[in-house]
Amino acid sequence: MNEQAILPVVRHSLHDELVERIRDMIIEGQLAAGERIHEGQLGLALGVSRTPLREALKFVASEGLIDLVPGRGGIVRRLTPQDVRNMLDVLTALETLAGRLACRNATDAQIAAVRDLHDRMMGFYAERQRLEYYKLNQAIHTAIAALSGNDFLAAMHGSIQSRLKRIRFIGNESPGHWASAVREHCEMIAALERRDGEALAEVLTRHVEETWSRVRPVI
Amino acid sequence: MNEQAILPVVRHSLHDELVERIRDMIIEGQLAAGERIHEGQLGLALGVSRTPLREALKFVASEGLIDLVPGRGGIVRRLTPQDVRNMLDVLTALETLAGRLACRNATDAQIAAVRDLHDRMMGFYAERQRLEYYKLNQAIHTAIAALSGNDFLAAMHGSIQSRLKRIRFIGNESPGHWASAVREHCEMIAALERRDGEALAEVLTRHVEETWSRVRPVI
DNA sequence: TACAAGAAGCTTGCATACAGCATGCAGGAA
DNA sequence: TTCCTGCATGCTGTATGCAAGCTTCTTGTA
Repeated sequence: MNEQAILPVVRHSLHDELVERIRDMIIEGQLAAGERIHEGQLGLALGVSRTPLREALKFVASEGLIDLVPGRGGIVRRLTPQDVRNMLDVLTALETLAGRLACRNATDAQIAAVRDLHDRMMGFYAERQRLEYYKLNQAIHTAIAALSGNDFLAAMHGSIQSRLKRIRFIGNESPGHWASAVREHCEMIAALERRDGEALAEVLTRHVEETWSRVRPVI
Repeated sequence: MNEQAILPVVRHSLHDELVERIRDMIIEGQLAAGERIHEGQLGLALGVSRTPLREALKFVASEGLIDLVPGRGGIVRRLTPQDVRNMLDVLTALETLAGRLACRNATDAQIAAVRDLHDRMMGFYAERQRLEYYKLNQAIHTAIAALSGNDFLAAMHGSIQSRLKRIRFIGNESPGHWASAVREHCEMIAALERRDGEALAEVLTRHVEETWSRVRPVI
């Protein structure tokens, strides 16, 4: 038997599928902030019974996207400006740590991979393709978190990112904001390639503040 | 009607109760690391049916104490030394941020309350009452996180604390370790009262490293 | 007309039932 | 004797049913 050719069967559990779908529905606004989640209705729409749906809701609730009120079920959490500011402060702490660790631990090949993401992102910036730019932007931040070599840090970072995704997406993208964000990204990749952890941490901090000034008006 | 006197009725939902119980069972070692969780059995022991129990398990799984394997249910996660080291790195980042914010934002009364916790803890240290000491120790760290004024930060801090609780509790408490931990706590409260954020951050970092050297041998 | 009380409907929370898959054991073949 | 195959058992995953509580509408009263 050729061992090499065997791949384990992909077990797509209904649970993961539902969690993913619910998250997306919140991020995309199909489930609006403050809205009550109707289990029967949502289950019907997704084609599952209430039991697995409820289990998925508990899971998402634990991540903080949903509040569970006893006797009244799930309610999509509404993020106040203070909430977002709080999350950004934590995000800064995590990203600067990740940046410092990445400069210390990442291999040259890993850094080159981030450079590649960066270059492709710059291409989309040149063409003003906002959605593609946005996706690569997220991917770069996720990649830096992963380069830290600290899985737990990367997971927490990912969790905050996904909670802020909706805010980020609807954020006010003026050309001025966009240009400075791009400038910061250039500094970032340069600092990473120099393995200058302090410089990377500094620009990551500035970058989050830039995000704050961009999303603040729309919350 | 005196609005101030009105407190919402405590709704002890079965869900919260179960989540709490499962967490405790893991922390106290009744559910051992690596052990498979038998839903029927556990449900019987707790006096509930599988449905609410499963929902609680999903919730706890999202916090990272349990792994869910499709078709095989829940397994209590086993923390490797690397996992603990990773979590401590993140904990350091969060605690130093909290410390800096606390020095800036806390009221004198709030700081006095922490001083009170500290003094009581020192009393238990003098009497070598380890369990009481331990509880107040935890409470002080939780209080500093809360003093940051950043709810989200405090919640994340609490989540990491609870995941590490088991490790901390079984950690090797030699008299030498204990003495240096106490010394650090004295520096902590002094820095907080001086509102010296940098000093507080520095001692908090040292304190986590002290924890690491203490728990490292027992993981 | 406004407000309160009650009733009906609907929704959540939990229990139970059933189907599919994992696991362990026994029997047989190499 | 050892390893493999097939079956039995038991557990997980999902659906469904039922009771308790929340909502809302209606009706009666001030």
